Amino acid sequence: MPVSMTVDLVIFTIREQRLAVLLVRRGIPPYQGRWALPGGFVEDREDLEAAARRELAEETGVHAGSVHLEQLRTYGRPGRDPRGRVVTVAHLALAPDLPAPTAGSDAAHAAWIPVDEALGSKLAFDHHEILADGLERARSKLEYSPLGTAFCPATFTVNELRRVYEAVWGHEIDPRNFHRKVTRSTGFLVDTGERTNRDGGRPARLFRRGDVHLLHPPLLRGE
Amino acid sequence: MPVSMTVDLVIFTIREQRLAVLLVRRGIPPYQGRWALPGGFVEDREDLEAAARRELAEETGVHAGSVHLEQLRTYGRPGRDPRGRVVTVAHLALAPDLPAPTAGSDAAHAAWIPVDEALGSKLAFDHHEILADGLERARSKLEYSPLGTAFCPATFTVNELRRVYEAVWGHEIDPRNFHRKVTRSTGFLVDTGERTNRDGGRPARLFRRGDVHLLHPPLLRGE
DNA sequence: GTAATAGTGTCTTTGAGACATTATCTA
DNA sequence: TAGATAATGTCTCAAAGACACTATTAC
Repeated sequence: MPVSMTVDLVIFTIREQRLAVLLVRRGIPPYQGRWALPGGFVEDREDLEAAARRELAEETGVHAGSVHLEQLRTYGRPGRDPRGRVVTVAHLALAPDLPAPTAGSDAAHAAWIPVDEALGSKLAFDHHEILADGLERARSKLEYSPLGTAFCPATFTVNELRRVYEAVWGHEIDPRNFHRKVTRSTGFLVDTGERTNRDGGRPARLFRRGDVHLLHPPLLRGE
Repeated sequence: MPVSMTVDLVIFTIREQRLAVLLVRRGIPPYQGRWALPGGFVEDREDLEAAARRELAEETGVHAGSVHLEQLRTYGRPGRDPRGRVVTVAHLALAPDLPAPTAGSDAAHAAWIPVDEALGSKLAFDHHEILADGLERARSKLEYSPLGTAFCPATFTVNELRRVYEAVWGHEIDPRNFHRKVTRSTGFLVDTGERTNRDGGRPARLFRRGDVHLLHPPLLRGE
């Protein structure tokens, strides 16, 4: 009846216009040498989300709430860990492009891996299933919530936001229709009044995240 | 680090055109005398979903897959159970109107309580929060999936399905627009060719659930 | 000038919501 | 007959998708 509790993290970011996930290479059995999701044991008197935040900080060096974190799903199949009964509460994190992937202490073998590559390789434990569930959650989150902005820095252009959507959904989006939809969706984006030409071409407006939590209407992925 | 694992169940059904949840009255401390969600400990070598199905069968007498069951969320705040560290994996079940609420063994004090009543009363542990989360999940499930039919018997009329939506969403829906939307949504409903006049008036077609898992387009709750 | 991206507008189709109308049963 | 519900149609508005066009920068 007593079980060991862990938290595992599906941390997504966008690197070089591709969706990438943070994985760590296991140094010890079981599954030695395989890629795995970062995670660790829940401590005594520690809330699940606190444990996830702690692991997130350890692996990425990012503290505080600049990264979106939510509970994904709990995996407890007997035998999922050969060492005993271990139940893991998987969490999903969406982060902007972070400085260095190896900022943490014991994350010496951590790396950002493109998601399609990660899904094409053998991962430790049931992490393939967890990663697939996290990807599907992220994709639908972008439809109904403004969380695509969680992948962007504090200010960003519509072009940059669109490339987030394209990376997560895996297909191209018409820039003109996208521009119209996101800028007219009330509460999604806030115009800072500033401009940038870092994307080349005509200078683009810089936006901040708005304060809504749900998009009306949603931005359905057509395709 | 070792914790006790339980599963708790938010079991919804429609009774007398109202959304109701199955609650049990606690006979022992803590929270003696309070209403609580049904649930119990996960057994050794038992999968989480299997544990939830077992509890569901014990409480409702329903076996097999006539009831929709899915994982809702995991609650593990330290102190949520005064007896020690107990982490619970809450599940959501959607059931058609069942024969007797007290069919099970130790469910001698089980009852179907209208959801607004349940949310207005003090529940044991953090079950108020779990119930509220389950209600929100059920409401959004009806938008994007065909699971409204999980509340209906094997065959049902459009009228009966509409009353499910009205009970879950808590507001009236135009019968004519609803009829058009659900019957034209491909894969949602299958016409059995039979008719019934159990609702009075002109006989209505009887439908079965279709085989889609997602509705295109969704049936958004307008309000 | 060209090349690139930013931003707006236009057209067609689809669906949502409001609501009229006809159909088919029971009492 | 009246009264109920079933099923379809009509109208208007909003949004999606396709795509033309203008605007503003770098070179």
